[in-house]
Amino acid sequence: MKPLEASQCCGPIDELLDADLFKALGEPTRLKLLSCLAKCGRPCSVTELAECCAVDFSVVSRHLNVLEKVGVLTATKEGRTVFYAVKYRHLSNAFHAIASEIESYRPKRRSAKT
Amino acid sequence: MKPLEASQCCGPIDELLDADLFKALGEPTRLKLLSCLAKCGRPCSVTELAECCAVDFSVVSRHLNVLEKVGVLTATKEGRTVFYAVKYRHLSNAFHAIASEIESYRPKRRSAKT
DNA sequence: CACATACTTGCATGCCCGTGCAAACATACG
DNA sequence: CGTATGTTTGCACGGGCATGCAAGTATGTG
Repeated sequence: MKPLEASQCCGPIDELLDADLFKALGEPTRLKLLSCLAKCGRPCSVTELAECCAVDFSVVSRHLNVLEKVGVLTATKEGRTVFYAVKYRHLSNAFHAIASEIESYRPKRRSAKT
Repeated sequence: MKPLEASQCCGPIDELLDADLFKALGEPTRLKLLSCLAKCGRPCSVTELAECCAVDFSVVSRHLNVLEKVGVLTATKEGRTVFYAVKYRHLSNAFHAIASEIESYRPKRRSAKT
């Protein structure tokens, strides 16, 4: 029996499922920061975003850096201020692609409800 | 200046961004298990899935349990064997919803490319 | 130059969690 | 029953990471 033989090799889904991205989003404080920034709809400074959550602003700075590293945010320095902004299109495209890819793997026939 | 006032309260995006889900997917071994199971296209046992990755099968058991807890997989016991299966629709719907929600927050005008 | 503002970085602490091994548990089979 | 198979659980270990504080860097202001 070789049930998983086809699963051993890589496929489109392996390219899309980025552990670092999920890990970055899997932290409540970071997720809150992303949520705040998304709802804000404009670039915000580290100090501004630090008001969103009850942690030291140095922690916020580190979190924002992590989110930027995984491609969720962009960082733009203006003078002594760093503005972070959500990469809306990149994010929505990524999640949409994941959704489509997963859907494509769903057995369409002779299968119990999944 | 009250730049984040509208961001302080909860919105649809806060309901969709589930830290536990992302945390569960943010672990390489778990992600691999999900990928294998998705590509397999049918329910698999713990022992089968343990062949996918180079960790002890007890670890696999725990990982699968985590993925089930967050609603990514279903567990069905048949005799002494437990079959795990991907909740395709639930997953694709979740990611699609996240993508749409993020897209909805994207400023449509007078904004630099995001 | 002195000082304030905005942010980053070094360091120490504590906690969470992934891991492997062994034992326990559950179920099927003679 | 006793044994084999499939899975879960208890336990201990180790590494990674979120956190806060303090010091350092960068930039603007007077």
